[in-house]
Amino acid sequence: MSAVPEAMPAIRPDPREIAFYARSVHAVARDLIGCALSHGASAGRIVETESYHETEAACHAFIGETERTRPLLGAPGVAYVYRSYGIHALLNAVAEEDGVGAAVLIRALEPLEGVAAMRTRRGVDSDEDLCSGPGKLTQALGIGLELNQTSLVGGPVEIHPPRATAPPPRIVTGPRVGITKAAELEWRFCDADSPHVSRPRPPAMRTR
DNA sequence: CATGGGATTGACT
DNA sequence: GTCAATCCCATGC
Repeated sequence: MSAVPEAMPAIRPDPREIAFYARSVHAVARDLIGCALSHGASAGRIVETESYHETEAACHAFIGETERTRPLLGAPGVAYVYRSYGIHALLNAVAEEDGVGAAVLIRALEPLEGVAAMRTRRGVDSDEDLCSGPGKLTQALGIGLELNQTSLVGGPVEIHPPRATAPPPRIVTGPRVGITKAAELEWRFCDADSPHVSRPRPPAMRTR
């Protein structure tokens, strides 16, 4: 047995490395809370995510490999962007090893940088309406379908670790939003203290 | 080839 | 609370 140093700093996996994404999709979803997402000059702190896995019916990859789901089944650390309800672009981070269909849906951000540009692209003023939903945040950051399959490591959309001095977020979990299949799974992760999460707000969610 | 259904949002009753 | 917008994709005839 080796001695465990006292006051060893908590090691957080680094989202600037592919290895961050090549893990359990649920661990990735949880660890993304508090990280920063950037595109161009705009950036926001991730405050809400959901995990999806090919073994459950709410995941697009549940049906197997098609043209649409190919990115999901591919290498980790890649963006999966798809059109939802014919209107919105939704951003996911592909997770788990190559060949396993799994991804984390980014659902809400706290605006950090380039906020004026976000207001312009969204056409709203309130900071809490800028990125408090998966379709809102892609519009705010100017993320469209053309970024599907781009790398999240060194690509146009990047994810940065939390500041070392930032306290770890208090995370609550609950059922995923807006799905009809596998609705019993509590694979939604929120920063319990953020006013920037999407609706429904998570008072009924469990603290972990 | 026709059809139905969304990992949503914003406007409206 | 209800509901339409809007289009890609998967499925079925």
